[in-house]
Amino acid sequence: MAIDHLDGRIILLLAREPRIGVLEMSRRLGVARGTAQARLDRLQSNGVIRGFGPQVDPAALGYPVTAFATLQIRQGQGADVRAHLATVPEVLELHTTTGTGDMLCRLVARSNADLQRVIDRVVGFDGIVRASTAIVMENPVPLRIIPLVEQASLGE
Amino acid sequence: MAIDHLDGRIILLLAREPRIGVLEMSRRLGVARGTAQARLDRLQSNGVIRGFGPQVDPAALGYPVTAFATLQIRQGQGADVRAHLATVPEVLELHTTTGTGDMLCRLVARSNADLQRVIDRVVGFDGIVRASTAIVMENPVPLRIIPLVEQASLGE
DNA sequence: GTACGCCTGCACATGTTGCCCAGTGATCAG
DNA sequence: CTGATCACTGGGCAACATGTGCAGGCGTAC
Repeated sequence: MAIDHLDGRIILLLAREPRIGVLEMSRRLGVARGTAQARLDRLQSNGVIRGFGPQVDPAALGYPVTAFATLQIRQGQGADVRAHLATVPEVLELHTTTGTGDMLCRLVARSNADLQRVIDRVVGFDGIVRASTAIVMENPVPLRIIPLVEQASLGE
Repeated sequence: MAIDHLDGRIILLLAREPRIGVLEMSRRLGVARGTAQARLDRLQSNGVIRGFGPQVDPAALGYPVTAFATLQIRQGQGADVRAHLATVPEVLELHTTTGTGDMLCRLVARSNADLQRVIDRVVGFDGIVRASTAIVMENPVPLRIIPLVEQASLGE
């Protein structure tokens, strides 16, 4: 479950140069190819590395506007709302949370005007009582994992 | 900038089987290898595909708790706060937003108790006036891009 | 009609993968 | 101490993929 230092280096290396092969990886790490391969396999079957899917930039796809919407759900409608939101392509992510809202979702849109359409589509559903939206202006820290990997592979 | 149907199929294919090679890809798509290669190169230099970094699961690293914190910042302290948050490994993502809060950040922690430590570290900084945190219970829609790619590659 | 971009199909040298093996050193139970 | 297990090394092999280059077809824009 926890990862050791070599695992950490593997992940960092892959993060920096994702298209690297196992052989090149083993050379950089100074271990035998079999070792690198075994470690990588283990990380994947452990679920530490979930995959190597392409990281697609919504902005480059024509969706430069990101927003977060906090939703309040009518009692007992959670499952319906989840199913509804899953059908909206502009909903990139959905969490159920504690706190003032019941759900938090990440949206994208083609423009601020288009965001209105997306929000209408998201909110135009019976189980949603209230929604409050925050439009993202800047993204000073894009989704990252490397500092955490470093932390995890040092401490353990 | 916009992507066509073939680009869309390339991304979908890569999302499903990320470790696929260009040759295999061209076979599946029914195009020449050079074409697949050229398209892939273009998608990457366009920035549509930002990379193929490993998708690491924080839970598998020992950080099973996720939370979102909304921060209110003292006027003019934005840059300092951003720099501060960038140094905290448990801050996976940071956005500046319109709306009630000024910033929204995604946090992870080793446990609910550990979340307190993380929040203290995040909030224990002069420019932050107020923070409200929502702990994630479930994640019915994990970060996804495929429906959007489908939409974008059909419509254009 | 001509230049251009995009695609096809082919070829080559080189590098990589998946798979096999034998051997070493550390750890641990009996 | 003995034997078992495990992770790692280092090597070898056939099959396959990659980067690259090139000639030619086809539709579009001007």
